[in-house]
Amino acid sequence: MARYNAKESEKHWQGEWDQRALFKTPDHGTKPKYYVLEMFPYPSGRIHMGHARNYTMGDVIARFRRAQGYNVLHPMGWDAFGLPAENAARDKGVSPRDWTYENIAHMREGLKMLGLSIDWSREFATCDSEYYHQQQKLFLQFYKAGFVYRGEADVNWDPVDQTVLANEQVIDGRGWRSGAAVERRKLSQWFFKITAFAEELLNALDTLDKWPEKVRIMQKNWIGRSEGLKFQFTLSDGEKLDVFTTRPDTLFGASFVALSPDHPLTQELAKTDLKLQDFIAECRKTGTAEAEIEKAEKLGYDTGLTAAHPFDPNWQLPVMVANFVLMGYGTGAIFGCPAHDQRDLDFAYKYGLSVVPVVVPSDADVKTFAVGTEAYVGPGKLANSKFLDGMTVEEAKAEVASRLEKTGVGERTVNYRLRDWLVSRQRPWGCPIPMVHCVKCGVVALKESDLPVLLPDKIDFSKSGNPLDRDLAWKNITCPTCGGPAHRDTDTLDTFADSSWYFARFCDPHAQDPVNKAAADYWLPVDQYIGGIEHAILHLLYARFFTRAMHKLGLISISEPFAGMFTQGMVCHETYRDADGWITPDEVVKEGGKAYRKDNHAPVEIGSSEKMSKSKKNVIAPEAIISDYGADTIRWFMLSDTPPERDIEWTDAGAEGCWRFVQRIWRLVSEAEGLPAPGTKAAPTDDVSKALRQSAHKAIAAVTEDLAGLRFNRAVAQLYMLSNAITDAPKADAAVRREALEALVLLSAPMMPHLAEECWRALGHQAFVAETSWPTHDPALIVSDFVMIPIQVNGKLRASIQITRGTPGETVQERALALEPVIRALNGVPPKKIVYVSNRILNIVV
RNA sequence: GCGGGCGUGGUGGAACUGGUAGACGCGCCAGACUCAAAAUCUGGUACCGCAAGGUGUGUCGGUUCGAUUCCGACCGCCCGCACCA
Repeated sequence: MARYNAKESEKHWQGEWDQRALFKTPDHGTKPKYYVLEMFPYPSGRIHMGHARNYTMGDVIARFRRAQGYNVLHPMGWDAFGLPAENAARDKGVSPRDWTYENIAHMREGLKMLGLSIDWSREFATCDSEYYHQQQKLFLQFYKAGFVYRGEADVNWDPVDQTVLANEQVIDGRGWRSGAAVERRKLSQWFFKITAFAEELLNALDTLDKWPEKVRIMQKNWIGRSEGLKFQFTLSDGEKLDVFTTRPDTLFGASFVALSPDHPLTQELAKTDLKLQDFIAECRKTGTAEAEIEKAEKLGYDTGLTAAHPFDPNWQLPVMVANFVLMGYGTGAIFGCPAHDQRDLDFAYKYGLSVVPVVVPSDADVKTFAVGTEAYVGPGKLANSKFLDGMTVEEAKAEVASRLEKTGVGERTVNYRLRDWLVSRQRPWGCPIPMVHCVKCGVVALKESDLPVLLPDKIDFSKSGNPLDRDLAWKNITCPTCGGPAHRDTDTLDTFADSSWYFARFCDPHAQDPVNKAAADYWLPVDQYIGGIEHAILHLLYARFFTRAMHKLGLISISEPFAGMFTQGMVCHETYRDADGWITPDEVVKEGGKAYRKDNHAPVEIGSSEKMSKSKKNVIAPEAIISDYGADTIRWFMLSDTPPERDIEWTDAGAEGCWRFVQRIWRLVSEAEGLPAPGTKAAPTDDVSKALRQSAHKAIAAVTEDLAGLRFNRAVAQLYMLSNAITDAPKADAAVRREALEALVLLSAPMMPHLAEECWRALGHQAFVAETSWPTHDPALIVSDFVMIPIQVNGKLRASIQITRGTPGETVQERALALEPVIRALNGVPPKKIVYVSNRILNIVV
């Protein structure tokens, strides 16, 4: 029989599926719905192994659920706005639009080669004017609902490129492209009010029981809720100063008040204080890199002001400016309690401030307890604190809070680490913000009927700065309110906005409104979402926020977009280098565990396995593997061995092994002789047949369970076992062999769909596997009549015996005690105790 | 520093709610087929030992008839956050 020709076969079946539109999904029906979605790709140009892994996993789930009788939505689109297109446009003189759509065409072809069961009729790109038109509508609705506001923001400003830089684009304080020293500027920008949803975004995490615990914890930390007290100090100049604390209990241990260098009061004082100006400049020198912050010395500046202690007007605390107080958290001002906060302690020692312990551990003596170089942050009893003395930390917190609340000086508050989402980007390749700035009326929203605000056909990258800002024909318009001169907002939305609602758009990608509610109500939430862990915080949090905002606007009925979430690991490969630097895998030959250059056989150093990346040159193109071995091989590799959440290492040997298995299944099916017609059922006539049938049904049960639990590597192992069982039983009844082979084909179909179709046809079926139901197992068949019982003496394995299931313990015990190795191990000592776990194990204790 | 995760053969990894550790794959070894090679098939493969047997899931201890699994301490690696008051 001829070898399986993957290339021909895959092309053939992809054509057949396409022609019959097998994966086109109706928006209704009697079947239960299942929405499986992989994070849509950025159209960088080519698909890479990470895509292959991600989309293979999603496709397995889609095909599996479809076979199980679900109406499956499995769409694909393109996260198509973003910086790489601008860079390509600038460097190669092409239009970002053309560049992007060409890349999409390439990548679509690449994805189709993988044989994904996608409903391509729903495809869209976020740079389609149809999509960003709807996004602009959403923006206006958010604006009207108060979810969008304009505020001042500190930004990284590149004075040469005349643009705002993301934090990642600032390298050693300089712009990544221009190399110019980046300035901090205050700009008026658009914000999404995500903090208004902080509480519900946090609380709802507990309901996401099909999300990885890790992702939920990361989001929880990111939102960063802390309960505390906000209260006022009265300063020596009569002004009031708000501070936030989570430790009001330590108020009697206060020895100073500290302001952030960015605090308005600091700024105010600096106007007349040159030294303070110098100090602020000094603070700003400290970089934002982790290592620097770690090492940064605590710096302080005494403003000369003092603050009255809230419980004792005569007790004046010095007001300092301190470099470790952040403007972005709380109120940007704190009271310092050195004994119970490490930062405050370091600061106090440096500036000679008092250190008074006010919380004493219960096993320490109140009179002698002192704080050394480490602040005491544990539990204990209050001391040196007048009316708080003797209370626990919790009691004291409550007491201070209620006293300050009573006098109107303070209030219990909840603080979040989460900041509002700044969405303005000074970039031309994004969704234009549909707002207008009028000389007379100020900021004005466009009317919905004025939409879409289309990007100009030609974007001029020849000069620095934002091209939209220079395109006067585009920029200048009349005010929608007064008809006077006005100009468009020349900023575009952060591309994270584009990916925050695309899953809802797939439900009806050409709806006249952002979301077709009926379709969305049918399909949402996404039942299984799959993507990289790198999106654990931002993308998932933004999408959750959008969903809640859309829900509040009545656009959709759900408030959480993704019922199930799965984060897959990266694809890695060995790295190679010689004296000249990194070398690509196809320039290398490996012999006996060592690597050499192909061209001159010079030795090459084999480095660690790293995530495939252009910089390390350890990239293998999926297309190359598909053309050598076929899509089913690469798919099988992606699912084998390594659990899906972990990083997988691509190896040539592994790929060859997968390819051999493809051939092996084909051989098993195509060389099977004397099989009865499809549909023939017959009871097994001998033990070999019975055992094979049992193997098949065990595999059905196990693979079904493993796929449902996304344990692809275990499902793969089950299929190897089933194929081994078939190989080992060539003499089994023909009807049983057919049953086992059919199980093998159907169970492997989600993972190797082309091969499965070819085998299914070879087994005499006319229907497509893609429209054939998932097999079910007979529970009675997977229970064996016999079990092996390990016999232990003192917990050590000495023998094992086969028993009939359900044999009484006494019988098992009797037989065990008669065994030669058991007698030897007991050495004549009578057993003290015998533990028998029915049908499981027997342990004899001496 | 805080939060989370993980340590199992040469290797990727299995082991359900504590019950024969190493399933399955890769690699390797031997054999068959072949003039030869590839492909394929058969057998073997944790470690020590000829064997009987002993040892073994990062280290040390605990609970248990029995621990990769539960508890405590430590060591190592990885990820996230980070002067968050």
